[in-house]
Amino acid sequence: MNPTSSPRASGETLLFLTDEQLRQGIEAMFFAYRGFTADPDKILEEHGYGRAHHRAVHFINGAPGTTVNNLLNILGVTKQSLNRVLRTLIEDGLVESHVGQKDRRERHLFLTETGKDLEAKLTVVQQHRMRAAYRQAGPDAVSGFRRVLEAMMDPELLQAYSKLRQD
Amino acid sequence: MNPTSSPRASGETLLFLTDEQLRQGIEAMFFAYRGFTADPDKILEEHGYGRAHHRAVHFINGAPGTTVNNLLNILGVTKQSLNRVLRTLIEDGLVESHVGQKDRRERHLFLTETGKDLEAKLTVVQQHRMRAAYRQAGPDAVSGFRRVLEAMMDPELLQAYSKLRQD
DNA sequence: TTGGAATGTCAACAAGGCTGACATAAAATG
DNA sequence: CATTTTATGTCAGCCTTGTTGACATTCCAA
Repeated sequence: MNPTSSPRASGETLLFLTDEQLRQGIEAMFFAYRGFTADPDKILEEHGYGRAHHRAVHFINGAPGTTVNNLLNILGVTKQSLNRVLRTLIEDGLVESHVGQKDRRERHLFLTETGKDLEAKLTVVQQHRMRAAYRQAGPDAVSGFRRVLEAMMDPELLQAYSKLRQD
Repeated sequence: MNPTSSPRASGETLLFLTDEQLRQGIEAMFFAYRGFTADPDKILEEHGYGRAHHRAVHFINGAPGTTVNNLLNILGVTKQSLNRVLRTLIEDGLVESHVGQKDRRERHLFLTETGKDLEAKLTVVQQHRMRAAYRQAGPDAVSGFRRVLEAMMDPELLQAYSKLRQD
């Protein structure tokens, strides 16, 4: 049942994967993603926010001053959908929107101190779970995990992801 | 930047993971999950269905005759939410619901041939992407990927997942 | 300078979560 | 055996967050 316990041993170029093993991988992704979002969701609920707010706050934190257009490209939603979320975050004083100086059509987004506080709380619990998972899976598992995830991304998403990493 | 290029080499019991490395793992999960669902979503859209329909069809396929109650425990949604999805699938002739013979309160769920056809189409594209990702990441990566995912699940979800695997 | 493209906002709608109310059937209790 | 309690599933209505359409503002290029 181990994906590498195949006719060809680990380290070979070819993998022998049954449909059943792939099906298990699919279900593992589903269940793991649920666990991955469970802890932040609890905190968000206390504040009356949803996962959409988390995503916005997360990426604004990682790229302060980014524009609405940049953000919606990364998040993969429409600007109208993002706008509703941003409006509530701005009203609640977690995000500030500044008119661009070079191009006054653009709005540059920043987290306020309150916004940074929430972002930190959300990140802490998610990092905690990921650290625990890494520790439980062992050091050898971590790089494999990351390599598979990156290979599973759409090319344009991988590009966005890599860009975020190098900044 | 490699998560295992830490003061302690691979194979040790302790991991040295910076907050930044964990943050990258979080974003990798986000982008990878998007890629993971992208292909089925296209097919579903052609049929006027959403991800909720995919989940239902997937798990009914894996456990034919399962009850509504079983299904909503696995999916982690309310019965009311699941019911709406099931109703459309039944109306469209993809799922059949049979009153239980032992306990007539229960409804046992089965895929029709049409339902099996759609499930197969969805699974094929998702298996295709996962196979490609495994191949690209290499054989050593696969078991690590799976171990981290399983460690990231909530315990009760891990139990549900393991139960599905052994059946 | 003027027409088109880019950016962001407002309005209205759809999918899929949620709670509440309820019908039916089984089980427990008197 | 009758009646209350519990379990399962369905119907109705609400909220979040996705969608498209219409539009104001600003920039840029013809």
